[in-house]
Amino acid sequence: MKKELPKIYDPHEAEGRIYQMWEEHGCFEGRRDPDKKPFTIVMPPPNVTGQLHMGHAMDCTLQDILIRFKRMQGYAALWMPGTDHAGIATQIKVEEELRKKEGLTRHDLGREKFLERVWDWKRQYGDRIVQQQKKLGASCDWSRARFTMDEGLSKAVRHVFVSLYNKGLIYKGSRIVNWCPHCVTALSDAEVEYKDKPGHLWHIRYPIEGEEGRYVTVATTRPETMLGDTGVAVNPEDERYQDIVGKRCILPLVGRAMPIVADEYVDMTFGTGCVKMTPAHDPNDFEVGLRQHLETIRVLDDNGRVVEGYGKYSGMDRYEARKAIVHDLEEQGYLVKVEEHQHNVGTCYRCGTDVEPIISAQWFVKMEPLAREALRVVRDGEVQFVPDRFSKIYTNWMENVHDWCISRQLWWGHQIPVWYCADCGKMTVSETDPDECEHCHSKNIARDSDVLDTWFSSALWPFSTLGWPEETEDYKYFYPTDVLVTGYDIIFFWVARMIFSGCEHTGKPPFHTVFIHGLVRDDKGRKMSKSLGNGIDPLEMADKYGADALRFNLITGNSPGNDMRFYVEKCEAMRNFANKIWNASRFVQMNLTVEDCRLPEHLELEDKWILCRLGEVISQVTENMEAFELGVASAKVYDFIWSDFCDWYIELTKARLQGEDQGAKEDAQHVLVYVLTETLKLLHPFMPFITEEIWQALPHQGDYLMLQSWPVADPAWADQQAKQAMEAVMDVIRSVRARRAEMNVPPSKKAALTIVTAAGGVFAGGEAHLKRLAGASSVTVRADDLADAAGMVCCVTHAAKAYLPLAELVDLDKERARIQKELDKNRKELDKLEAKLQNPGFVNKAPAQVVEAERDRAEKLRSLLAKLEESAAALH
RNA sequence: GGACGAUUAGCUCAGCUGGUAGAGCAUCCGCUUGACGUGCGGGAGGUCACAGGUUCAAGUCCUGUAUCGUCCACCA
Repeated sequence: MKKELPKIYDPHEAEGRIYQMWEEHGCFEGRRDPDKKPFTIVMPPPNVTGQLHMGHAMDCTLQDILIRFKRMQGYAALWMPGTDHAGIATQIKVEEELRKKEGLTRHDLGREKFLERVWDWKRQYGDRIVQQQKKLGASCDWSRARFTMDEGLSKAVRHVFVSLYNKGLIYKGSRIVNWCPHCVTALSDAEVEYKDKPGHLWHIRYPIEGEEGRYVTVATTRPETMLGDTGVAVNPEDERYQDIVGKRCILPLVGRAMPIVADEYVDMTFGTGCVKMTPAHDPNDFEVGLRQHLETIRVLDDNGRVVEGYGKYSGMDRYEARKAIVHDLEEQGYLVKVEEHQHNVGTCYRCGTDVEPIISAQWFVKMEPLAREALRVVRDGEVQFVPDRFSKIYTNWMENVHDWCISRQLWWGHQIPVWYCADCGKMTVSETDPDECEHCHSKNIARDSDVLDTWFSSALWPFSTLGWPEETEDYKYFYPTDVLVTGYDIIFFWVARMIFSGCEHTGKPPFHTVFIHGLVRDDKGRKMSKSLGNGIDPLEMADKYGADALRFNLITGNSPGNDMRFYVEKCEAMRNFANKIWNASRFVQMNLTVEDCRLPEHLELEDKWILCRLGEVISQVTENMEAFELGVASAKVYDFIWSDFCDWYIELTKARLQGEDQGAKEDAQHVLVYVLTETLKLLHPFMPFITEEIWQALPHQGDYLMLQSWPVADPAWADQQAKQAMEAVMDVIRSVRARRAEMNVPPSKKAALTIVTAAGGVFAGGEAHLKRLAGASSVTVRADDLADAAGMVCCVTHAAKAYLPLAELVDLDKERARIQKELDKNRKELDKLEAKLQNPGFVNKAPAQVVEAERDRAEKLRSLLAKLEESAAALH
């Protein structure tokens, strides 16, 4: 059983081996167990085309910590992984490759051939990100991995489409949509990113028909759209324009006569108070156009070029056309003025191209009825956001949500299950491919060529991955899932849509908790991005410092929902921590002669102390984990291991381990191994690899640390008296060390230590520790003070005075000054405390516990002061 | 125009339900102490952005101000 731990831990070698061991032995498998409670997390599916970046690494780590924690707590834990087909992103990549390698466009290949290429690509690279997640230690059930275009998931998509259609919640309509001329597809509102850009406001005058020399002046940020103007609007209350409402004006360059209408939409105070109306290329103008019965004339094609019929402008790109039109307007005297103008421009979230609002026939999901329930479940707490502030963001969005444009003019994705009949013109909407029109039974039908928004399938992810719409065993057992972990940047894209989809299709919210994290930024606080080239590769970090160190870096000292900056140096610090644990474990192991891991009958003071601390840490860490305070939890484990266990407890056991008493030796070993093992369990979710590696080399029962039970604090450990007694000894050690350091007395120079204290027994028991840790050659404990302390250095603590005979090193003046300084500091503290304790408000209103603690503290301070005064007096 | 977040040690950040200000890194002084120099011991360094308020008690709760940042919003 005993395997020697090598001198140096090599994460690179160990991690792959350990992961393989876990995987081969089915440790990740989510097993349905009627005796256990399920705990399910579905992974936000990364894009198949993707490479793991720091954001993924953080997301992945958080989920893995939660799932490992719950697994150890005895839940039937399932972490469901998978990948997303990522419509636009993937299609663009494959198209790029096609262009580069073969000089072809997707149209050259045709839909079918092109899709084959994408599938090839998916087969070739789809696994890449999965391998990367494995490197981080992700304990997903890979046997259940799903892809959004799997057969089952595609079925779910079609089922949902048809079901929503039949309920009247999906419809096709001609609306103004966000159009990306580069990706050549419609986008949903969520896919548009608004950016403040400098631009111009062009003031143009349109001649009024039949009134020579009279004009109406409009202002626009997009002059090229004037080609599609079909009217001019003013506010009905605007007295300046009362007389021209109902008249017509002539569109310059085009010569189109168009009505001047009155509509409340127009803000009288902005610009000239006259607005040109382009119903085909502006959402507001579209609405006005509907009300005022304006014509809708589309002047830009799908690629953002001016359509046929506009002379020299036809075929021009929209920006080219803008230039030409402005130039011509100016030349012909229609341009009144140009102003600098900062405005908000919508851009495509995929390619950054300015989005063009275009009227187009698209499919939409009617949101209002779905939003109602989605709002309710959050309002009623059936779904909770962590941190809670994100529920406001969610609610605000959901309350103002517009209908969701779900059709995309792409090839890669779930093709819309709608067939159009060439004979009767009606639609057939069907879960299975029909071979005739359901209305007239004509065979002359053609399928809608568009595909669905990628997020349409992602929205079903929590249940489609579990087999829905089939009532599978997995679905029945693991659904609804428990926690959804994701970044705040995709609350709208994904979280919101999963919530209303779950409510609508399964009757239940898909999870009860949404755990939101922030972004990982670079060391200057900038977003990591390809274009900036400031991304840090998580795999490189894992390679260099170990996945454990990377994981620990990503969560320690961060608070939920906040962005973090990534520092390579912090990885180093965390690697050092791993090294610390490794060496502590080596120490435990190399002193080990016992073969089991249990607590001994007899416990020394230091054992009681470390167990008391262990109990506290177990309780606190567990509480923090339950509350999603993972950063705090990991910091506590870190401190416990480094400070309590390594700096103190290990040192405290050395006296016994290196002594002659075999029984005492074994007792110490037992406590060491026990505490270390429990601590490894606490640390395991955060640093799964190194903890498993160490655990395997220690006496243990069971096969894998990752499947051990989560530690529970034994109430019997909560021995406050022992804890305080031990800390009194530690105080003396610290104090003596400080004095020695100040006087530059090296550890090698031992000195006889005399301790004056009322609590004699404790210190007598601590003799070996004092010798070892405080550099004492001998320890004498006595109750009465030294008659003559001349030439002695005195270290004062609450519980004791410790004398060191270091006369030759003492500078009396310095010594007096030091004691005086300490006296002043503590006196001030005590004065404050006493004032507090004399305040009836405090004594009467504060909880008894708090008052008691303060009295205690005052008492300690008084005792300290008394001792300090004695030492001061002794120096005269 | 709204909403939210941040403001704590030189730097980067923790600090849960109000009860003696913490960590990592950096810095200074010592140390080949038989797990670890990826280390050990000791130190220095904070009027918790500002102004009010609630409270016996405020980094923590409330109101406002300032600076920075993010998201949302159809003003041409």
